[in-house]
Amino acid sequence: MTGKVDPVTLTVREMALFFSETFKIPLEQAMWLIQPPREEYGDLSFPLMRYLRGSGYGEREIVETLRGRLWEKGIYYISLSVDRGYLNLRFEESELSRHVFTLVRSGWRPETVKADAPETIVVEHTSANPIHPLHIGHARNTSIGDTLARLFKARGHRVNTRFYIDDVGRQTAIAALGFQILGVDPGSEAKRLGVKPDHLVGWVYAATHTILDILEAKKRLEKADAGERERIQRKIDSLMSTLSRLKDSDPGGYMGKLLDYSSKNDLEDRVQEIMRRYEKGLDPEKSLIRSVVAAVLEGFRETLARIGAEFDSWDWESDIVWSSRVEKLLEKARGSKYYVIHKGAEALNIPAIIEELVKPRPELHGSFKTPKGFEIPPLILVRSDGTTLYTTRDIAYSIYKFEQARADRVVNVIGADQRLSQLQVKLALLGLGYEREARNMIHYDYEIVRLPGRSMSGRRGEYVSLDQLLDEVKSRALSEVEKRNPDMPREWIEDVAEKVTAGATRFALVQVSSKKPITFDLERVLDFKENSGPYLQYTHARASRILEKHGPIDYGSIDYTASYHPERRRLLLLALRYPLVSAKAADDMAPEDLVAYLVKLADIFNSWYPKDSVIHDPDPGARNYKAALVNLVKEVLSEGMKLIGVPPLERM
RNA sequence: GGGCCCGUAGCUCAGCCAGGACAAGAGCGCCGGCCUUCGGAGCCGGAGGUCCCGGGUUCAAAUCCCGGCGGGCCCGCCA
Repeated sequence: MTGKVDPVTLTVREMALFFSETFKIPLEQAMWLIQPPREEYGDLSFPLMRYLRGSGYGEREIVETLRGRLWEKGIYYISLSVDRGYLNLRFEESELSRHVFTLVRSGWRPETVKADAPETIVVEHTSANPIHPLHIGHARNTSIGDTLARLFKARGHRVNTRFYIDDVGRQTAIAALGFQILGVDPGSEAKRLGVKPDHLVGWVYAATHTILDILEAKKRLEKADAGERERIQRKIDSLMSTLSRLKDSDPGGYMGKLLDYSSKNDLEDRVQEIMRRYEKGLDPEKSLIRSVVAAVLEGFRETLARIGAEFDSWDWESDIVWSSRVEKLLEKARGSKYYVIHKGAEALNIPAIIEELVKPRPELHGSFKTPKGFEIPPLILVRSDGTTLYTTRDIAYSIYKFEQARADRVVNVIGADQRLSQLQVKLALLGLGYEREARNMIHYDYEIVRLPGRSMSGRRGEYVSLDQLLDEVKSRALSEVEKRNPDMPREWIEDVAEKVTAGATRFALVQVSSKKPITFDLERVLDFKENSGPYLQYTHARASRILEKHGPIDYGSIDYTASYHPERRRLLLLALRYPLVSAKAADDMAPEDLVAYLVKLADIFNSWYPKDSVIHDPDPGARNYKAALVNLVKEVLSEGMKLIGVPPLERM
């Protein structure tokens, strides 16, 4: 139900407007300064002392004017006071809850406050290389990206989620070569063998890549001097052991054929040729690579569905190239004053762009955080052999995203290791006259996910796939659900366990600030205690069951004096913060803030409910009040959980 | 060598952007209680801290500035 605003949100908004006008501070700043203080001081507070001095107003004057403004808006059930420089506001709980539950009765539901100026926002995320299965690092990207998209939507923005399929370049060419040697179609072969297509491709890619690296190393060994020989030999030994490990996991008896071919042909030449011909869109390379990548994407979709992520658009990098968008971009670059020849290759003069376009304009410094004292080298656009580079194609793709979606903002969820190259793309856009795009392209960076004790490598086939991980989480979930629901049908248990799995995984990956590297600890994800997705689900299920046992809520018979109870009051006030908390999480692009809030709400609910029975309360007025409160909490939990991708459950 | 990010309880982290009621907050783990009352994936209580170090700004610093130290990442005609 839109158009109706709960009294707490209304109050905060009015206060913010008032302080913003009175102290001449931006409305946004006034909003975030209004914070819930420690409970004994009240429900909302504002640090007056910072602004009072020099404003010409007195404390009393401020308090009385604000009180008048709130009364005008129908917020008369408050008390205001000033204590040690803070202005504190406290709601009178019976009137507050009467207004809230009257709203509920007329159809109001807790939801994120809508943005005053809705935007169209593209969220590009995951965009994993389509040559091996998704792993845990991608899952962090997906969890963050999908949650941002949901937060933006809830905030009232138009959202377009996109997956960039990185099919141009060396990696897909290597995987394609492998399948060409084997003479099988990845999709049908996967079906025949009964393996997931992305896993099949992952193996062929790793095997082909490793063989390629061994051949390359052997070539270098021949030319190497004595000092280098030992190092190269060690490298070869390590590659050989990788190869033998791959042989052990050979899904279709392929290794012999790959080795045989590689002894008779020059693999490197073949890879180069595939790359060149694919970039021109020539068959059979075109259909070969497309069939490999399509098979992987099929596997991706299946995995992504398990954690609740879907995409509006799938963009093939090759389409960007073939559609001549890259060519047009290069034309533009050649006509630019920042076009230079660097070491014999076509390039953009990034240092000059910084010097001339960024430095003189302080308003751009925030959006283009150029490292001080650090020289960013010119950006090479075209290789000497005429093929384009990833970054060049990414510039063209960035423009495409803005145009195609008519986007106001583009948020790219990409690892922190790509900060510099993302900055280069932005600066290139700026230099080529795409200032609006450059300013509104945001690199949402997140740190890597490490596995305890080892590193991941797609080229060597060393990774824990997301599928394996989800299966492990699910087997724990199954036993937990089964233990508690021995009489439920198998199908139901499966379904609930799958949702617990999704909830546990997404929660674990989104609760920590994206700036912190995570060392992935399976035990932590399998721990369904407090501070976990299942904890929220469990709390939601508990609330559902209480309401189920209570039966329909009779709002008409509520006795509002039942609100005079410290713990019920605390729960009510906390639940009513949801609309603004989730709005701020969206604006700050900080899913972890919403997570922290939901856990806090669950904590407060869990500590209240065993002490203050709902269904056993003999007084119908109080009983219905408490049921309405439980229902409010349940709806807030449900809304918030959906935004972070933790499926709410009625029973588990 | 330079740049960016991180450094808060044994462990994992929140608070820092927007300094103020912080004598610093969670979870895990640890210690001790609670299964005859709505779901124990829970509840109640306890121990546990030089907020990396040193300066500075301020009436006020975990928070801002400067300088160190430690860890990660990045500095490609790879993607």
